[in-house]
Amino acid sequence: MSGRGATTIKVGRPVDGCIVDEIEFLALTERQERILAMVVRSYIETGKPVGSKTLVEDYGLDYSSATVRNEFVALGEMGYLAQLHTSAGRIPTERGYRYFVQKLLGEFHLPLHERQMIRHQFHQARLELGQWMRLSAAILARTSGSASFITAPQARANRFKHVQLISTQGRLVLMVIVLFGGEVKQQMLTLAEPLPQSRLSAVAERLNGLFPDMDSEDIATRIADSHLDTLENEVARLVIDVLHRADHRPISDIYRDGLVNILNDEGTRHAVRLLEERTLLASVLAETKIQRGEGVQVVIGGDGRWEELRDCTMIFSRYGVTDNFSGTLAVVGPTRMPYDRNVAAVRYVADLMSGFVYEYFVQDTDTVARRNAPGAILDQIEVEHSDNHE
Amino acid sequence: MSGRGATTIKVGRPVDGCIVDEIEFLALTERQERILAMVVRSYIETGKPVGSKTLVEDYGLDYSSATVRNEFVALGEMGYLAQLHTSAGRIPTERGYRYFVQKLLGEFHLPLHERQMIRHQFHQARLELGQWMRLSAAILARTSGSASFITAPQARANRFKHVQLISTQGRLVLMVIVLFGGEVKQQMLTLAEPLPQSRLSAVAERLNGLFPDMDSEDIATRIADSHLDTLENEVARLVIDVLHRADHRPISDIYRDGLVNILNDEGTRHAVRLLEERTLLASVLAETKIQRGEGVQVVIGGDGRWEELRDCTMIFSRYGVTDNFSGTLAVVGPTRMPYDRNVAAVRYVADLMSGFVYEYFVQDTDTVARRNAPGAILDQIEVEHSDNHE
DNA sequence: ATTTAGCACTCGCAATATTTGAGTGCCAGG
DNA sequence: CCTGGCACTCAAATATTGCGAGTGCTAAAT
Repeated sequence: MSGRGATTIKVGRPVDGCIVDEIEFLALTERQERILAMVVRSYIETGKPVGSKTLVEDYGLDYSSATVRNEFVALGEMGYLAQLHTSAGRIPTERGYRYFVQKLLGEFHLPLHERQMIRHQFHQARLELGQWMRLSAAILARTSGSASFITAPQARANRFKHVQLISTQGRLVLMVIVLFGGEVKQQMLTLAEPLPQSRLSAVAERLNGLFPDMDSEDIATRIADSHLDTLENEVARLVIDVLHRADHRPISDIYRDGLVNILNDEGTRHAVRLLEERTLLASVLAETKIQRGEGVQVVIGGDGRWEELRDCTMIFSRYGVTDNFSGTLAVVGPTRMPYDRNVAAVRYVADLMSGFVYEYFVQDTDTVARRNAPGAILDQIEVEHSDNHE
Repeated sequence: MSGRGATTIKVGRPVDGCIVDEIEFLALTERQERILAMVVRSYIETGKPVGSKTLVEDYGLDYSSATVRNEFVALGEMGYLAQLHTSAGRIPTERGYRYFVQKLLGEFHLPLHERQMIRHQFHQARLELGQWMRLSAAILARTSGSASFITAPQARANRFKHVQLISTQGRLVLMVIVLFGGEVKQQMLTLAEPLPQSRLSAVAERLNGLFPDMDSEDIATRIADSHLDTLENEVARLVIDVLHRADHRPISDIYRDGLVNILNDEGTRHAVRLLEERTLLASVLAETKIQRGEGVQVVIGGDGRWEELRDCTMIFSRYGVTDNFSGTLAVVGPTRMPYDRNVAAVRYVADLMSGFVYEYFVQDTDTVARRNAPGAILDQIEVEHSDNHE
């Protein structure tokens, strides 16, 4: 069994160098690494336990099968390979996958035409966060052949941007609150007596003037200082309430996709529960987010911590502006998944979304808009991901 | 095989009397009806084919097993019962289920404490459409033990209520459009040059004055009549665009829940595909909505039209204000489901949501608000569902 | 000291036989 | 028209067998 620290693996670009928990892995000879990588790749491809002969004959390993068998037992003793029965081929253990992902996984990019297609779709989408998120989930699901999800970017301390009161019928009023970051909240309220729209607009206007870019605490103190009438006070309290809830909600909007992809496999099916129950997902994200490094992270086999992820791998990445306005996107699929492709997909989509958030949603005054032409961000990212870059 | 017309069955309250396609069913003697009902109930309960002896001994049927067997073959010839193999017990055919649902299903109410719990949860929820929808889906999923979904209420021709322009950074502007019905749309736009918030507000204010409660066509003609400057014109076009898209989108927001409930059964698992792909769901709803009668409808076995629903039953109901502002909510589960309970659940939740939409979202001037106290609607519905009512 | 060839052995899988029992269909008698 | 009785059927559960991919080990080769 492996220690728990190692289960969340950072897949930084090689240059990052910041691989965590390297100590945990026992040293492997180069030949052992080659064999391990072959077993993992073959098993991922075929799904069948792989025997010594297969490696030599089909994969062109330049040793005899007997030698390979000897290495097999060595790798088995170190916990990287396992066999289902005494006389069956080897399959990678979770530990084996982890070693593979951490050390043996090269830099990989989605093929150019796929990247182009993805960019094209993002170009098509209208400038709306929900659309981009839905698209991200769809693209991740399709290119990975697994399930995917993405959570809305969330600010650490939400700030007020704008409020509007719209008279509906009788004493009912629709309050629309726009948060820093472009998130729009709505809330119904019932007045003591009907009021004309003009009066409502005036109230909203006054509050808009009073609370520019404030968070819930600032507003609370500001309320105390100002002389607000009953209605203004009530609305202000609701605004605070909305901000406060936005700050403390466990998780914001979630878009999911590709659930069908993980239905047919008994092992991965349980993961649907995790994807469906937002509280569960929230707790998983809360725990993993602690190491909120940039880059893509890989959780293999649920770490023993999450039963629902037992036979699953979750590849995820934060996106947005770190610690300021960011969300999570992820691919969830069987442990036996094409890691290189999926890691590349997650990274690519995360970069696209980050660029998008950066350009369109972060309105921080000290964040000077360096990229002026809308849409330019997409091409920028393409350059970063280009193969020449290696 | 049954004709296609009969597959969608209205489950009107008995008083409705408007059962469709009654002709299709062959007449059954009372004894045959009893036996059919017993088989359906037993099969729903146990999941095993039910034999003649079981009915007599365990269910207290006052005939000998031989007599029952004779009726079995009669019911089999009429297509209501089937047996998997020559020497197995009987199970209901889809046709059998349909007869059962249409004729043999009594009026049924959720037990009082469940209704109370549900109402309590609705009371707790804040006055926000999204919340109520999410709650509806959750409640349906839980009380039915199946999957559920609910689509946002959609107006036939969306009407403009309010627009607001909010300067974000540089030339980026967030446009927030509130539709008749309280739906809030957002859309980013890029200006040719940065403008102060005051100018933006003025534009919004002008348009708010020009387009009160109009649909996209009205606005289009109004634009022609009025003298709008470039910016006003651009924003107005976007408003039309948003309205137009809202009118023609195949389906609006969907909330799903309880997918886990249908994962473990091979037969129902495919339904997840239908629930996940909004276009698919849209097409199914479009076809069934044609008979958009009120009341709860039951689609058994997908009618041969939808492969994904082959072994599933979908119990659904429209809610809201018919033809004016309405959505669909449904339970999707195995054909072998507790029909009485689930029909009751769908009806109850649909009524709650209808009341909610009616009270809070429909702002039609000719819809006089008859129910004044917010929350009263819930109790109103409770009275309608009370057991005394039978 | 490592690698390789050779060989007996293991064990899951799939295909085939065997048993079992719930449930039927049918007939003759009430 | 209903019922008791009886031979019959057939899926599911259990047991049996043969196959072969793959192993572990040892002794020879490099």
